[in-house]
Amino acid sequence: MKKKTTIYDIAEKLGLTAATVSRALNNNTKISLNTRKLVLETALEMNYEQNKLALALKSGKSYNVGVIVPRIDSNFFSSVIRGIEEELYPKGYHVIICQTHNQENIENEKINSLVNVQVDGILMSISNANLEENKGFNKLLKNKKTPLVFFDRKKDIKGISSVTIDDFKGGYDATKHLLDQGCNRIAHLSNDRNFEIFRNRYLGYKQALSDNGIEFDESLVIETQSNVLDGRRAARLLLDMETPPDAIFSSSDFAALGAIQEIKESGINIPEDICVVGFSNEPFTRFMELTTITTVDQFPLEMGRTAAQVFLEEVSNTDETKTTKNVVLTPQLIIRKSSLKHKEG
Amino acid sequence: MKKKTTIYDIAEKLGLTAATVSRALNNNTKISLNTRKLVLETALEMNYEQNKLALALKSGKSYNVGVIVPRIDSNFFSSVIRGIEEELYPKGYHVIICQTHNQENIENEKINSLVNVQVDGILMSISNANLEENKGFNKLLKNKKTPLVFFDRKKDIKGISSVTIDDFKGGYDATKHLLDQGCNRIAHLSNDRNFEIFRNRYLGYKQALSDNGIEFDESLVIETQSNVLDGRRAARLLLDMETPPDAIFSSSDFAALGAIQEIKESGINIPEDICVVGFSNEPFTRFMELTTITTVDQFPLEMGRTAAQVFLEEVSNTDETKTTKNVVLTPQLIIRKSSLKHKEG
DNA sequence: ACATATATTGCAATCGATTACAATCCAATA
DNA sequence: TATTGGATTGTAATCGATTGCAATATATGT
Repeated sequence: MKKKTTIYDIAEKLGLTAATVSRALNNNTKISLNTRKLVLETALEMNYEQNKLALALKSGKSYNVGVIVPRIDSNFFSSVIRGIEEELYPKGYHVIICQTHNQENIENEKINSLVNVQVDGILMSISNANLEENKGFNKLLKNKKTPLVFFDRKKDIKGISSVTIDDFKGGYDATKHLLDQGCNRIAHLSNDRNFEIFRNRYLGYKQALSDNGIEFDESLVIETQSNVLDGRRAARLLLDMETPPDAIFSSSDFAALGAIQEIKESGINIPEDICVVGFSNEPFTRFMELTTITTVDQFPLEMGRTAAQVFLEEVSNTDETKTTKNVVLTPQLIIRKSSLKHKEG
Repeated sequence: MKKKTTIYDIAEKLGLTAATVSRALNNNTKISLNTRKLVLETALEMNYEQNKLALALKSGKSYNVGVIVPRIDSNFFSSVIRGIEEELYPKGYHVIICQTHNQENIENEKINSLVNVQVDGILMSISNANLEENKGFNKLLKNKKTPLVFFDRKKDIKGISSVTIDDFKGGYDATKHLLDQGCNRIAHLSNDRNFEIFRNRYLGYKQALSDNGIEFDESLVIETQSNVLDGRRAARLLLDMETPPDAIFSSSDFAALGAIQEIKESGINIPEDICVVGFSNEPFTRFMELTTITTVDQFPLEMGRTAAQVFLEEVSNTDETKTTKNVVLTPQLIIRKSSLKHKEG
């Protein structure tokens, strides 16, 4: 088997034309039953396979979809991608992965690169809070030919669909839960609030406080990266305050873990003295031996699936009926030991 | 911006030929300095971008690489993929992700599908221990046009390159370490040994026993899936033996975790009564609060990078000099509390 | 001024499949 | 028998870029 067989090879063998073969293969226009059968048999026997590149060039559809994420090796993102792949593959699409490492220039570059290889759409979780300033991104927006769907970290841009969770509710529920446990001095470890998701978690936190008659104290909000060490650092700051908090709501599981480590090493008890709630339901929050971590599940698999569905709707639509869909999934608070003071609610 | 500009548009605007434009753009043959400059400027101004699909059709290279894994949402595989993407992207390649969910028929199908979309190569961790019986796989092998690189779960097939870790050594070192801790009745939780990696870990385990004068006891080897529940089940079996083991070497971190849970709940102490060692260095093994888990690091990032490099070598080689490369990385035993009886070695 | 060499550029085929339009064939109808 | 029409199949353009070969233009040497 040297070269792949083409429709021309089949045509030649049968004394037909490539056009006829193509039609027979595609069940399209009226082709005599005989020739169709003949073509199909010969195609099988010659091991014919349609050259998707030629098809892509002709049709302008590559059946490739680009997915851009900050990184792939986190449970959240890889789960979303899993959902995307599972949803798109049966429809004939392949998923191309790109990582940005949270660097704006790389994100820009990868957007360009994906458009350049003619993906039929891009699903992305943004790394750059000021995405509108990106040349590559703007070209994508102007062009409007390639559907774009945000998931999780989105930007509120007119005409762009998105799938997110209700981060406000996530923040609200987490905080409300802590209040219900009797906490009234609740700190918040917040990521960069230029991102909607983190701003919304923060706003949910504030709202829950306000709804329950607790005054917002800005000194209890600490900006924290999403990693263990930074969580430790933030906890240290809090513990060193004159009146430390009696609870911490972290917008990241990793930071929550760091905080828990720091707190325990200071001889302070969780949840008795300080309650902790994380965000994302990373696997390790469930695996902890002593203090399983209360957290907010974001249903990444479903998020991926939904984002894929939104994309599919957009490509199937004609340009006229272009609809924008902003799906908001409902997060779920998962109460575990790190915040549960009273065994029975 | 309705349509993308092509070299024909540029040619027309300049009163030239597409051929000339193409050459000017590619710095290839001798083109007058003037026209080159003119073409480049016009291209820029018209927002020209090379149509990769056309290029792919003409050249037969898609600059896409397929990666097939059982699943993407495990730390090990997503880390490998991260490495692959980081290595290949700068060389102009894009990474297409496919998951098999450990199902042979899906694996078969995805291989076909990737070949069909003309990927320039496939990197895979096999899900089917009897891969040679796969039609799609065999076609791929016969064809020999598309480089294939195995990583982690490989098959020993002549002419196919691979990147793995020395699983034998991993198993040996883990077992030796347990022996050094004074254990002499060491159980082994083993995955399906039809896969080389699990067979080799098992063989390393046996060899270490034999080298240290300990008789191999088949009843101490339990076949276990790579998940927490199955680890619990296996531990239960072991604990219920007349003389339970004093150590467990698990070929999976998840099974090790399950075993640890089951053991602790039985009131048995780790590492005092039973030592446990896992495999893979999943993040949670480090995050445990009381009993951080001893495990074997497989350097997934490096594995991904290396697999990508092997692929790059293969594509750059002419057919004549086809070399097969079987890279074996060295795993590293990471000793933590679950197996460390004596504080100082 | 003429022949030859060299530098640029154009022509046309190619990659493989699709598709509007034209052409052919055979049968049925007037 | 001539004509119309439906059923098949062929012709050729198209998608966008590349490239061997031919053609033109310019320069050089005598």
